[in-house]
Amino acid sequence: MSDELSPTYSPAGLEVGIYRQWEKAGVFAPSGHGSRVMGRGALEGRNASHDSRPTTQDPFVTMMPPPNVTASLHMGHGLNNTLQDVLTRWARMRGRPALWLPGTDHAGIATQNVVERLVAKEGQTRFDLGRGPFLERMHAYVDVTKETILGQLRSIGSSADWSRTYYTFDEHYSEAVREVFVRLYEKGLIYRGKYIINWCPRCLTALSNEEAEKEERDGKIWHLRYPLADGSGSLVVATTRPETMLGDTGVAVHPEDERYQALIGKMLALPLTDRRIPIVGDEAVDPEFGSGAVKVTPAHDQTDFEIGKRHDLAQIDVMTPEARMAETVPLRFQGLDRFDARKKVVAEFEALGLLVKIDDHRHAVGHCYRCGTVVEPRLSDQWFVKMAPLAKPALKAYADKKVKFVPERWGDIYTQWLEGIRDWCISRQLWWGHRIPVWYCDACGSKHASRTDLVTCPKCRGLLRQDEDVLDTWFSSWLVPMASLGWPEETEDLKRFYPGTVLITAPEILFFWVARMIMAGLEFRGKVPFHTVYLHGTVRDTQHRKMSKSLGNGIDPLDVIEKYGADALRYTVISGMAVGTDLILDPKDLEISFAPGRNFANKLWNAARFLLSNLHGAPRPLAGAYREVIRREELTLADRWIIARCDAAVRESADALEKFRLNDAASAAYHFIWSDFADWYVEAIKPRLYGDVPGGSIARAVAYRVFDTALRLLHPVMPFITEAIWQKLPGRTEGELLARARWPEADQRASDDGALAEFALVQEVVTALRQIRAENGVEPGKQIDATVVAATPAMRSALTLEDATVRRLAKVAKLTVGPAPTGAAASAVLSDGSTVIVPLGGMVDLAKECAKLAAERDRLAGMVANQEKKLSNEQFVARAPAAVIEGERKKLAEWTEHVSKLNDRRRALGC
RNA sequence: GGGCGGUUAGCUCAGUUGGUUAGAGCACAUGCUUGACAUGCAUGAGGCCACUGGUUCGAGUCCAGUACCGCCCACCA
Repeated sequence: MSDELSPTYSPAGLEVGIYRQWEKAGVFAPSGHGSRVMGRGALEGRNASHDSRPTTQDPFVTMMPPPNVTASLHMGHGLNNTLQDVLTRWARMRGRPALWLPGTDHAGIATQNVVERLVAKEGQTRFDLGRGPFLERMHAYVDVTKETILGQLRSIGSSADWSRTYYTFDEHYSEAVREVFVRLYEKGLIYRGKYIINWCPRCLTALSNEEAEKEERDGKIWHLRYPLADGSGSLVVATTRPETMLGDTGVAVHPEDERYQALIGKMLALPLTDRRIPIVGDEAVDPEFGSGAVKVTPAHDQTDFEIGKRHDLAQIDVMTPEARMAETVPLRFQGLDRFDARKKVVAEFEALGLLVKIDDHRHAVGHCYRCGTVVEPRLSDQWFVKMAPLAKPALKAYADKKVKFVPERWGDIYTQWLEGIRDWCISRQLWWGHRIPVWYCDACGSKHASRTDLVTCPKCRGLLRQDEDVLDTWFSSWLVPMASLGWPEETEDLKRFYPGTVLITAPEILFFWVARMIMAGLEFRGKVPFHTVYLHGTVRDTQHRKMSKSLGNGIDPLDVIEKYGADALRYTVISGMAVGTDLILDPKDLEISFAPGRNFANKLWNAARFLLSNLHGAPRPLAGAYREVIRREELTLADRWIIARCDAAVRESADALEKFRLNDAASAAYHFIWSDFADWYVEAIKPRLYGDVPGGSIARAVAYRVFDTALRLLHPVMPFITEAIWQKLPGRTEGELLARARWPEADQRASDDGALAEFALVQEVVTALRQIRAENGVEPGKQIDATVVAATPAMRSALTLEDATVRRLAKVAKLTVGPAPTGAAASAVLSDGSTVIVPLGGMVDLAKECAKLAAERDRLAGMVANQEKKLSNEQFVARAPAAVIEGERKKLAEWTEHVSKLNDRRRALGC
């Protein structure tokens, strides 16, 4: 291990190497008992004097939303995993046994679609291959892709415990799924029945309500005339799906609708067919809408299905699974695609003079969430879970604050959904998935749900046949918090890590996944699976569109990692992700989005290079107070200031992380490192480090201490670069890892308001001098003289203590604290009323200087006037809190003083 | 149709229970081979905080309404 950092920061190789070190050391397994990975023990690898704080035994547990086995990394994963990693690393560094449980999801339809497409390229279908060989093919395929996505998650630095990686389709997991199915079945919460479900004619399977995404579309509504069978008249119905009229078995009107009351019970001659259908009265009909008469197609519409049931209407399924017209329709329509059939139906109505009108109509149409095909409501035999009994405890858990949402508003949405919950269609007509553990006996007609495979009928010894269908993939995902820890077995992991701490995921899957996990946790384990649900925003492009493959507006995180590094990716994601907002990135300009992170890393790298070449001999900082190594009286103002600032940054960062405000935590670290430490402190101590003035060893000790703290502070957000640098700091022992070091704790003894205020004055003086130089065109290299007319003891003190710093940073040869010199000079009045004066002789444009001072004075005079008005307002004085009034009085005094100083200056210059 | 979120600098966004002269990064302008860094340093310009009204001593912040953008939910065919 070389002691040097390379002159240029290049994340590419560095990050891979660092990650290997962490893995090798077993950093990712929770410390204490129960780790499956035998690596270096948590305590063994730590420097005892350094990390002596006790480990709290309250574990931090979070479950990774499992990416699809066939997924390749996109920014959604990047965001989600970075957030989880930051919180996990933070918890780990605070001494909590931290478990981040990773996994992959077998993802039913999505995965089967992928492999079916591959097979299609070979000119085959899954039916050509047969169920067994097709599934073998699928397993082989996902064995490969699974590693791809897991590897990609590692590349962004995810410190998940890979030894515990779960897969929703592995053997053990299947046991959990069966256990749950059988338990619900035995409890009577799972039933099978013929209902209207959402059918995807492309995927050839049923979908749950959640999987059929409603999208508003501009469509048409056709008004069709149906003649009465006895020729005594006709009636007009309106429909958005004319092709379904071939399956009409009735027309419904509102029972109290005066227009139609007399017709109830009469028969209609259904056009294009030779069928006669009745007119029925039903409350579900809205007399205000359309013509007030509804065609009833019980096999193709949810409402119609219910109306049909009430009136005992026949159910005619007019479509094949592929959504072509079935044999139940007249020959000329058979085999037509549903949309072609629609055209033909409309054309025939028109030809018959029965097409009344076509209106534009905007309505919601369901689409398959996997392939986008318009779903067909279809009568079908499926398995369902009765949800109301499961929803009840889930509602109560939220009401009782057993689980909370961040941001809070999601709690209402969760509640609304659970209150209106409908039964969950869990069977899918796929091959890829957990096969439904139900066996049928054709001999005696019995059916059996079982935890183990059955062959013969327990009733009649007849041969059994297993249900052909598989379970919805979410029927396994909803068990993640339990099954990933070994449930239904009562494992050590389960005892120790259930319930988890926080779930971090996207709001898109609040219903699909989060709510169902809560229900499952309560039902099968009696406890909510996590106490907090942090729902983060969505990654969008600059037009606020969701990033997606089809829109081509995605950003490939691997691309970003290669170009800018994982740390840069993480920094950008974290700093742009405020609670409750979306993350907007520009896919057309990666530089704009990710350069800030890269630049910050580079800054840190260079600050480290500088320090490393100047820290020799610095004592390795000890845990606890600064005064263990340095006596307070030896510290300069700048030292005291940076120590106090560092402590403030730690506090801010901790507060922010506690509230999931990761962006604030990142920005606290950023500003501390870049502005306070690099721009001011390092510049201030250079003379001491170079040996030009005494105090070098103290400066080194403080710089080391503060820098070390900064690296710990930032580590959860930018783990690679901080780790790489930290290991190079003097005195590190081989194998010592920042990833396992302790996060800094706020230290009461470091706070020093006096130092904060006084050094701020130093900064003001320097800035004012630089401003004067810039405004008056003073050559950059030229040394000047300056005088400060100090208005406060604090200013006098600050300038005495940091005279050299001011002179160095503002290039001042001689800095005088005293009365104003006479003659032409540029000047500025500072916040405490002190005046900075730079005699520039002929260089200064007197008229300009006078104008500048006058403008500044007028601005302040305006503020003073406002302030006086405010303070003379009796209402204000009477009602505002004393502290506020006090503050306002102080401001008035300061500004008044300020104005008079400005006038003094003008007078002195003879303006 | 119902519900929710957003509207602050050219861009992306902070602004936590109302109380300094509304902040950051990027972009922009000017100047800088300053013994870590030009992926940098310094200085600067840039804002009727969407609009209208209200509450209040005081509103970017609270309330009502309007406009636009976005999201979620919904069995008016």
